[in-house]
Amino acid sequence: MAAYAFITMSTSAIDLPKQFEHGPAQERWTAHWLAKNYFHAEPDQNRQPFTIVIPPPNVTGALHLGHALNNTLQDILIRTKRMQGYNALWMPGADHAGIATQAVVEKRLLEEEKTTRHQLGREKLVDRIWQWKETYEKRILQQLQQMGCSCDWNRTRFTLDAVCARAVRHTFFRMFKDRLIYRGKRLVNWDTFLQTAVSDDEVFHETVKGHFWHIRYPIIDPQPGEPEFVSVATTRPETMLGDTAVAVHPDPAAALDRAERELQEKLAGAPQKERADIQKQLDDLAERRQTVLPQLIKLRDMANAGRKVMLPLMQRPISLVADEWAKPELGSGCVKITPAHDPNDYEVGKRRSLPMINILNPDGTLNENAGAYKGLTIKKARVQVVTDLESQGLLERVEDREIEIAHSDRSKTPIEPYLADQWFVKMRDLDDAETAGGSANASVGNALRGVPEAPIGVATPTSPTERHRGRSLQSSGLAQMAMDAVIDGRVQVHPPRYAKSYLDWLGEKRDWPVSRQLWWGHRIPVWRLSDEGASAAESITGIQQQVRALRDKYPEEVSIQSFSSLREAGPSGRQSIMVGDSVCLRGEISSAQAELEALGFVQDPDVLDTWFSSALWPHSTLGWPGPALPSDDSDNESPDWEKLRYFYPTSVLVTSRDIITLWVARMVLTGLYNVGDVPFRQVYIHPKILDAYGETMSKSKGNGIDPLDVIAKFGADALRFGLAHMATETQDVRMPVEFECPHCQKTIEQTQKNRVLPRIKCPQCGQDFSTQWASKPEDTALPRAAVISERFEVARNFCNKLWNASRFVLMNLEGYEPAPVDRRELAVEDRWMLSRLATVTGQVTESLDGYHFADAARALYDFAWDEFCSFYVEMVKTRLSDTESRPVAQHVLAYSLDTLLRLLHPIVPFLTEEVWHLLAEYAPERGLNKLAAPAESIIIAPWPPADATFQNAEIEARFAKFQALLGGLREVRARQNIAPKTAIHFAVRCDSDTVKLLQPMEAYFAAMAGATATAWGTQVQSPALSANFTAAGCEVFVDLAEHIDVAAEIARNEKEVEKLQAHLAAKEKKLANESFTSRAPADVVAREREQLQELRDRLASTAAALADLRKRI
RNA sequence: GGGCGGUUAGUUCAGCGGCUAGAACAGUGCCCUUACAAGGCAAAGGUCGGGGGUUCGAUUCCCUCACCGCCCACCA
Repeated sequence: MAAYAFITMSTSAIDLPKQFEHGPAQERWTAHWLAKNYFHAEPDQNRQPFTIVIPPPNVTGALHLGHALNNTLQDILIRTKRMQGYNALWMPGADHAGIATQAVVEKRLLEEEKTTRHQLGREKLVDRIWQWKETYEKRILQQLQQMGCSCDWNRTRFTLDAVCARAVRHTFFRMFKDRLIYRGKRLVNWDTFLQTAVSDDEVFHETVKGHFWHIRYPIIDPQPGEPEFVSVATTRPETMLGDTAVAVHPDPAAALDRAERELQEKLAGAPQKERADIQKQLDDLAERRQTVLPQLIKLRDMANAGRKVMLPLMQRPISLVADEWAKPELGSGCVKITPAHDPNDYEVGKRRSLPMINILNPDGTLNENAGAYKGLTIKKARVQVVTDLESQGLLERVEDREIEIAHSDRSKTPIEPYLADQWFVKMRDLDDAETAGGSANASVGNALRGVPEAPIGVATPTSPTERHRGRSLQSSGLAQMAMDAVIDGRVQVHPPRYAKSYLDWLGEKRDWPVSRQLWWGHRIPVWRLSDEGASAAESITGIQQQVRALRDKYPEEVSIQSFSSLREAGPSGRQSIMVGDSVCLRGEISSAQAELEALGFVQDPDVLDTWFSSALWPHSTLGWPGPALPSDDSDNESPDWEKLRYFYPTSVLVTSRDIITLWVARMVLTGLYNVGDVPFRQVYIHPKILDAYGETMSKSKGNGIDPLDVIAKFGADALRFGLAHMATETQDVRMPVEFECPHCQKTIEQTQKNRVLPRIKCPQCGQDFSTQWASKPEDTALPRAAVISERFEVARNFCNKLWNASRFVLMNLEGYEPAPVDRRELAVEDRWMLSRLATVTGQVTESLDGYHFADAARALYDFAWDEFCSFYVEMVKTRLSDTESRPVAQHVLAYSLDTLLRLLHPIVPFLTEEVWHLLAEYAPERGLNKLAAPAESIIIAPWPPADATFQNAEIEARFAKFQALLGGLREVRARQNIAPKTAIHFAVRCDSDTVKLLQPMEAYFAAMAGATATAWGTQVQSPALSANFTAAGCEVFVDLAEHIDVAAEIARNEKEVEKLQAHLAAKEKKLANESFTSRAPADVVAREREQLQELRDRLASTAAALADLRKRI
């Protein structure tokens, strides 16, 4: 294979570089893997599938470190399962990310070309966004590849591509037909500067000093004893122009009682410092009963009698209504109702059938509904309204108050709540009047709807429950259906605590607003009669008949909903009833569409919420809704159903917690609704990466890390290992961020101050470099600093350690002759290594199965570094230079490295693949009992089994003792400052069992600590001048006749005695405690006793040594 | 306002009822011991955020306070 002919048999392993060159390795193996098509998966009835769909990254920009974590973990799972023999499929793709992407492109447009989308027009803007998408999608896919992600690239999807579009249209159509989609009003965050709606998360709040205005509305024709005014309060007086009612509570006395009860309860459980405050509120409440309540009761009666008040300035009579929204315990107890500009008021308006008057133009000026104030901006209108009210004596008082004002993150201008028509997906039960006549026999929730029978051997998703599910949707709605899947365990969440946020959120069963006032996205497939169409028509009913005829002609393609109950208000404030048919079309190319448009219907200009298409991702990417309709496409041999049936439900979803509600819940919901089964069996929520200050990383803060910078400096393997190493079960992980000076490569800690600067002077070399903020030519001309984190250094060093250990093995495989190994030939360190290898294999396998990535990474790190490198490789060195014992050493060494590489491969793919191929050249056949040629790539090498027959507790115990003694000897050497080359001699006083265990290891003491044993056993005496220590039940005397620093030994022994005494005292106290000895478990007490004895022995021997040393001074 | 997490060595994290609370990095001392100085060996560094409780025993479980963070809701 030419791809790895970079080293030939004639080249010696000694020529391999001393440091792992990650760059070339990454390039080489990425190309190789792609050429070999290892990542491609096709349905295969003989193998179990393991499927992951990628959380599609937004095409708004390049991937950041959070994505790197997310995708690394997915790749670790996929690679592990692939090695374990599963037919592993990882579906890649990207998300169009509606608002976010349109916003970036629009911003660019404005900055670079001073053009707005209105000037450009819909089609051209969408073209521009597609161009952007092409660039960034490509970049994202490259980034994933550079990280080593083993996605099935042939199946790459984009949420706006034709496959996904069909799934969206089919879903929307079904929901529309099932009356799960309806049209309603909703307040949107209107950015008057950009003239667009922005999402909630693009809104930031700023606390500013504002006012609370109390305004009087005159009562019309007040009767004797009735109040002349009703007083209301607002922070936004100009909205009064759109008021259509004033509300008072329908039972103010009861409401006050309830408020009082609540306060009493709160008082009972409140901490001392809050009590005074609550008591004050209670006092206020009592006073209110005297002063406000009688008024409110009167007003309530007036409201019930249909009395009205006069809206000042507009001179418009508006209703006095009784509604629970008005809280008698607050303000005057009455509240103005502006249904078109406040969400709560909108609800009241709906309940009380109030007119809704929109007083705003899209540009934020007042429209004709504002009468004399038309044309003014909100700001000016506010001033004018207040002035006018004051001059009419209707301004009761003005309070200062801090108010929070919503601002658009994009234009930094204040947001206006703006009432707009929106489409919603219904989350609650379907049993209400609106849907009763809908599609009673809609086949909602059938398992794999319309999918042909599955071939034998493939599990049909959940047939026993399908009828039940059909009913459960009918009776309890989409949200409940998705909740049930988690409650009954069809979907399992790891860590389990996150199931709570999922259930809490769905439990609210809020309807899902799915329309967005944007141009980038799936256009809503609904057509309505245009104004032109309506005025050109001879009669509306005539058109309605024609539309119904169209539906009868294409019953599968056309669905109609009538909204005769929709009320909209004209400029006068009078209600008018508008009859509007909304027609939903299923197919993207349909003759029904042409016929409908000929009738004067136009498509809804809005697009669907991004999450609508993301919600379908697991099944849409796997081919749902199946082969295209014959009329659409001639390709009836499409294997789509097979794919869906085989790979769906997917195995696990790996994502971060902030989209559990927005995305995870909705995928479950649509999966159940469309396919009849959950989209994934497991959900793994990984931690979020924060910077050193505990803040979320983001480009807008300047603390974001580009994985490519990390890859360039440390390598993809180090990136991956570092990320896996920190994927613990905690909610967040912190990562200090640094600039790397492009001149001197020194790192500069990133602070909240310097991270926003366009240029920084390197404190090391004094030269300037630029950052992501550079925009001026003099800044951009400077070299840019990479933004990285030192936390990847550990991982990079680990990779290098692995590389060098591999080099060592390769260098010592000269003359390797494949042969099976007789267990009797194994040296003690071989048996130890094989035992440890089996144990670690079990640990790593188990950790990965339970999504404990950090545990797996740590186990491998410790094992590879401390046991394989520091002990096994060191110990095997002697045998390698001995012709007789060399072959077995080589066999076990090759076998061990082989196993270690496989265990590491999912986390560290490039390095392991590189070594795998090198190893294949030196040891083309390996194994202990049975020899076999290694797999042609480690990607498809079988996952190692945890072979319990190699596990050997006796050997592991022997090693523990050996390591303890070795450590003690090294410590003496360090303390006494004895040069490594100078040999030392030691004697060990211990029992005969220990002698048997340790005496055979004499050669290793010599090799690894330059220490020669002179005597073993119970009778061993201390040499005249010695350093001593106790370890593993042995007393060790190091003969220091030639070179002793007596003072150092005395100091050390004194300290040791002190420590032992303190420890001993604590232990004695514990054992003297009768309740401990009688109540604690017997084994715990026994262990304590043993330890006590051991401590006494150690103290005795240390004290003796100390006394001995003192005599020498 | 509701919910969920966190607070352990200078830093980043493990440990989650009982061995003298561990690791890595940084800092310290010694060593270029031919796989690796991105290395080796070793020492030092911690009243486990504060206070209460449960228990023979608490870093670990419960309550509470403080601080930090995240999510959701609301703010006439």
